[in-house]
Amino acid sequence: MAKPANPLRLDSMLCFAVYAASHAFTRFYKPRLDALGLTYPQYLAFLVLWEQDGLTVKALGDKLFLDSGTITPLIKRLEARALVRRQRDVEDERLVRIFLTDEGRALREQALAIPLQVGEALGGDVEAGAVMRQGLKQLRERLDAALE
Amino acid sequence: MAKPANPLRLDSMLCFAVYAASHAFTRFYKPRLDALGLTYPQYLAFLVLWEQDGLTVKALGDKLFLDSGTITPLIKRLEARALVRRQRDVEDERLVRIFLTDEGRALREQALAIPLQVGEALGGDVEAGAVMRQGLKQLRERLDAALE
DNA sequence: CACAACTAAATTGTGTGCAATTGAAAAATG
DNA sequence: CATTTTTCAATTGCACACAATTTAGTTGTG
Repeated sequence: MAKPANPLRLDSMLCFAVYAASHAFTRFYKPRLDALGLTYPQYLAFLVLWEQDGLTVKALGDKLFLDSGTITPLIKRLEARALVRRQRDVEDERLVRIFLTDEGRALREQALAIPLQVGEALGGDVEAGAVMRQGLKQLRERLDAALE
Repeated sequence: MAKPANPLRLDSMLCFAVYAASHAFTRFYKPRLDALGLTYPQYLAFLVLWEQDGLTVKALGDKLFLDSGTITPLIKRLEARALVRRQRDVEDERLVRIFLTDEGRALREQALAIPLQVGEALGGDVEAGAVMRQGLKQLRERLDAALE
């Protein structure tokens, strides 16, 4: 009498809820980031670089969970627009360090408005957001730990 | 005396937690889906098609929150491998309907193992997963509602 | 019926993501 | 200290995502 309870139902999948929410964030950010001339991954890179200048490609990738195949071309596009500068480390010539230019640093002022708009869109429940963020972090850690 | 409390700190961002968790899911699924010869977005498409055959490109896109620019080439790759069949609707020739082939339908058996592995990796707390899924759905709806 | 407005799918162009490989440089090893 | 191993950044190839446009077909309007 009970219904078959499809174990492959899209709407029951946590993975899809995460996937769809991630795209929704990208869509939400799009018009805001267009004003800064940045894509969402580029914005993430700036979040890191505004906190700490002179990181290597590797270090930036570790923070964003991206590899050099993604970081290198992304940073090169920012360099072409003079928002960052790339420089080989003289101590260890394998390393390329990424520095903000004055223009890149100046972008931060305009970016400050964005988190406020996110908070507004989400109804301003900071506590619920923090709980969800923590849950997602644990989720990520468990998935990465189970990669064999 | 209090520290400045950077409002642009990466680790405080809900958007990044979602973004990173989404990629972690893709990484987790990769070896499992390689066994079926599917990418993660292709797997999502099959989740929908296994539930309901003969959907249009538009209807599939609505369920996955993707547009024809993503769906069309994805489905064409599946068609090239004879996992699905595309067919113009005779009533309305603007529509292209997507049907599973026997091979495409047969893939479902192998896919059944995957949700079990996810459950295992996440410690089997089904209740917590459902709560997070619901929270992410609400998050997505609020972000989409705030797109102006 | 004519014609404007709309809708669906496909196409084009740009920017990720990531696996796999390459080449250079540094570290580890015997 | 010479050779192997490891590490880092870059490159290549493939598959998304999505904005913007195009083409074709349908609907709405006078």
